[in-house]
Amino acid sequence: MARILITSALPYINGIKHLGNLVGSQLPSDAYARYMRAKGHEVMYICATDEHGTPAELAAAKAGVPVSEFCADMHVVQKDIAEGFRLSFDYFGRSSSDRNREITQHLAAALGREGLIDVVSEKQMYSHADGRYLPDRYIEGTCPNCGDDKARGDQCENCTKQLDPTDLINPRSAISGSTDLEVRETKHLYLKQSTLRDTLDKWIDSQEGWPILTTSIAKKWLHDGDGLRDRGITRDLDWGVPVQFEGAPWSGMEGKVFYVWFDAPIEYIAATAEWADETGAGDAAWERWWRTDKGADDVHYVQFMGKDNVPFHTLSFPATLMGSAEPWKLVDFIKSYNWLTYEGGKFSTSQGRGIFMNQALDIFPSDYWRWWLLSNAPESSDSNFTWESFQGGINKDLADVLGNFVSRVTKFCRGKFGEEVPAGGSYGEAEAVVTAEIAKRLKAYEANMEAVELRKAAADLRAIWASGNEYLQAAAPWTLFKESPEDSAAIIRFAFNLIRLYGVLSAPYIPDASKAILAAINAEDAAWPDDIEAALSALQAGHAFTTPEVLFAKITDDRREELEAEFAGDD
RNA sequence: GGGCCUGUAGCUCAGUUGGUUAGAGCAGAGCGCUCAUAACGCUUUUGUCGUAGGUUCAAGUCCUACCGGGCCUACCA
Repeated sequence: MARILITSALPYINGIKHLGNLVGSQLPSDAYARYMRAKGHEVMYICATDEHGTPAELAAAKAGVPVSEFCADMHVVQKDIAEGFRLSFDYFGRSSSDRNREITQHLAAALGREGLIDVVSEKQMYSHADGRYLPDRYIEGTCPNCGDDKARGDQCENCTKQLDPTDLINPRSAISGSTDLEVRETKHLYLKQSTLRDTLDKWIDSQEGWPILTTSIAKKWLHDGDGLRDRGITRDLDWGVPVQFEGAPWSGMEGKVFYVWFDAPIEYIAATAEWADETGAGDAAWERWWRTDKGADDVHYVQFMGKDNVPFHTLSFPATLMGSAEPWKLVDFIKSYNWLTYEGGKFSTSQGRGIFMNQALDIFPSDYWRWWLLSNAPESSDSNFTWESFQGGINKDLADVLGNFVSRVTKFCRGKFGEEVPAGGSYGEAEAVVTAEIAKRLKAYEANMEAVELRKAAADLRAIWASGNEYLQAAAPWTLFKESPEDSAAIIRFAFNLIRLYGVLSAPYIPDASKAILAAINAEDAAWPDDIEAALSALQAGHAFTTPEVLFAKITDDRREELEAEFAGDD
């Protein structure tokens, strides 16, 4: 038994996330966590809301509530939605927690002691009308290069030229439109990542089997131009972890907070501590996951994220932990995802294109979404959501291949033998063939799960389901029943054992359906199979069952067209 | 501009360190079955593996150039 630490990238607090966010970290990490638990490993699966930063403050202002209240409310909303999708976090924390403040400050102080923090004086735009400093992106103006009047302070979207806010002609606040801006001198802490460049480079090189997407992004940042640059880790904001605190090795940083990207990954650690606090498990309980001097040495740590998150997880966060010179557990495997597109285009909040997590749950059961998204996860390149593909996947895979298999077996049995697993007859060649087939597929399924290839593993799982239909068709118990009910009974008995096995194996992908299947056949034993033959004889003659209702209702063409229209967006 | 990824059957994708007749699912066609959510099974059509060169006994797989699609480029998170 291994100990597996799993973290999903933190969803940002400013609104409800769409399906692209879901498939890029939370969903695959959940399937992985469920699989690892089923295999008997000790799992700690952590996620949290990422609550700091300018967008959170602005969203709160727009909603007309204090930012702390806004975050508290949105945290509950996101937590409920996560439960709706059956995301099985051991703890869903908040980056605004006391624990995160404590650990973030602790790590910053350690970095300071190690000489990895610089105090840098820089110029920032201050907006009088907004009463705040504005990040470069929140300043708009006319591009000095191409004359586009919607250029942002970091880059002109039109001509792609990199800009400095002071380059803009007629700069204005992107929030209020105010031109009452002032360049102010302000001090910030910088993490001297450049010092750790070689260490990080070697560390990345020593990793095996990481997705190309992960390593290529990390390498780009390490080697592009002058190499890895130092990074500002503080901001002039109100909401966040205070930079000036008791024991801080710097002074004069009152009123500033750590940059959201500094404290967000630390929340993985802090959320584990929050879990220990809430369960009363004590500090040792979380430290054994995170401190290699306190038991975390044998932990296998896997992170899940969209590709936008990769630089922070491959470089900044490891630099923070390594640089502290304390024995923190570093990540062992970074799984990164490409984007999910919607009907060939981008998901767009502003244009109302695409599907948000709350809407999705209103339309179909979570298993539908889980299955389609995971079996089409953007693992090798971007993948595209279309209602047609969704309909096809659900109807074919879930309704026809799996659902109908359960249905045809249970209904046939009820009609011919009654609602208990029938006795009589014996197994022969056909059972041996399908058992061998499933054993082979299961091996592939497990190998792909271990390798965090969720899309491929889904195809293996589907093949396992399909083998049941092949078996049934070849064995034809309905024909045999006429001359030899006993032999027919043996086939049905075996088919019931397939159903049970499917219930067990499907749980990482479709937990609700899995539960429904196992409940219908009254299966007490839902353990992951070690021995496939033993697993296929768990249900004995006389075992009572109930015939389930339709497990997966099909999506009709009319319904699909309705949804296509409903989600087409404004334009 | 620089970098990365990607281009394989009508569609979505697999193709391990280059090695015999290039695979799966969906869609299409034919046959079979009739227990089942008109579900299932079997058989089957289609490919100059983006284009042009090159390396090699041998290339979808390696190299170069070009064409198409996407992403990243450090103050959104």
